[in-house]
Amino acid sequence: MSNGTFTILTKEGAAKRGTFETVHGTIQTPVFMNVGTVGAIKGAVSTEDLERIGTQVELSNTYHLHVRPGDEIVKQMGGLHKFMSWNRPILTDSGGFQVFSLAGLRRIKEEGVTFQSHIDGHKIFMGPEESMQIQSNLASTIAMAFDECPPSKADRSYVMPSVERTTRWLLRCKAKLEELNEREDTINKNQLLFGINQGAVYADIRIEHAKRISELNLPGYAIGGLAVGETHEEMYEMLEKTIPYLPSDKPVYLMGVGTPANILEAVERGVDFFDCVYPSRNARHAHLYTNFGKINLLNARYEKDENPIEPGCGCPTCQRYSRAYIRHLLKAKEMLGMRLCVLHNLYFYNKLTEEIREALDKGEFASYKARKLAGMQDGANEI
RNA sequence: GUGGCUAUAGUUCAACGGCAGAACGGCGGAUUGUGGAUCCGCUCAUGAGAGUUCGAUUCUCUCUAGUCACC
Repeated sequence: MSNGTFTILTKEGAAKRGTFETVHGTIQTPVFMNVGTVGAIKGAVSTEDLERIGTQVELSNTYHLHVRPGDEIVKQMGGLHKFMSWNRPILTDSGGFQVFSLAGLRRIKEEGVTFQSHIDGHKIFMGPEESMQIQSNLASTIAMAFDECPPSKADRSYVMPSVERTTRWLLRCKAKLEELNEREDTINKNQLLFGINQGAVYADIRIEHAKRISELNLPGYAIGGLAVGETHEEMYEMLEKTIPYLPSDKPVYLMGVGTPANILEAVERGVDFFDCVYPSRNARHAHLYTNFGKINLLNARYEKDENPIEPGCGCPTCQRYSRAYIRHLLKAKEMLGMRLCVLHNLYFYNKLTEEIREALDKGEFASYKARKLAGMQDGANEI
């Protein structure tokens, strides 16, 4: 086994079926990573649950864990794997997205970004070196580069220098992580770094940036700054134009995306890694994914519905509980309601990517995708 | 039993004798590298009866129900 090796097993058009090797195990791609920002999947979901629902990679956030409990504490506890009792791969997001999502609370300079903590308001400085130090302390399997994620509607005159700065930040991330991986007291000396492509919806900026960061020979590359306000068509166009300029033998990670349809479309265009808050956040608000589309379990029509969320679903929730009961739990704001919904949605996403892998193995991705998309037209085939 | 107070949306409360509002709830929608959050639509009411008045949720009386105090 070789850490960071991506092996393409088969291809169908731009779509890839592969394996990505890490010190915490082999990741089968395409993969959907389950988002647990603060080192926990929201909704009282345990790491045992994650094993049951087929989670391959857990994703946590640098900024959030730095603010609480503090990455030094996580390091003292033996790193994030030991701390949260999860021995499979963990990817940590760099905190770069928080530059964007907490825009009201920050100031960007060449050295890095000054944040105001959303917990207690105190000032936090984070740049490439700080982000790498924190992620090294967390000892995740894959660290993400510290980038800036400009809004998709941002003007070229803003995006251009922002992307150039993101490139300089990437060089600093790489140098810092190499240094940290050499250190005696580093928990995971094999920590991998993924670079991030930016450029809003300007194909030429994204292409130039992709070429530039490809020279760094990183083990993986992400596409960031999509699904932040632009149309689906613009997002797909950016993927089609940018991915050919990223290394063909490295995995591509589309950050923060997306709906089941987004995932099918992106796999077709060459994406291998995904993450999204949709399945977990929507679950907490009763929006559940099924093969016949998304349903809102709070709708009155489910009040006396004895069916499981999706008949035939293999998730722990559907083995046992009815829509009517789960709806009652959600109405009563019982934590169990959220939990059961999150388990279903994450299982659905994990199962979706498993089916995608099986279809690619058989060379039947195109027909699988068409069938899946037709089935998921909202409500059209509801049981 | 006597006296006081109250009665407006599913709930808690607003409204000078002149178009009955809010919050929460209910119904539906949004949400893409998560602040268990937030946002957006829609729906729903003057306890019953009589009187004064051009006009009553508002003033008067009776009834009903609740509530407090006193016996």
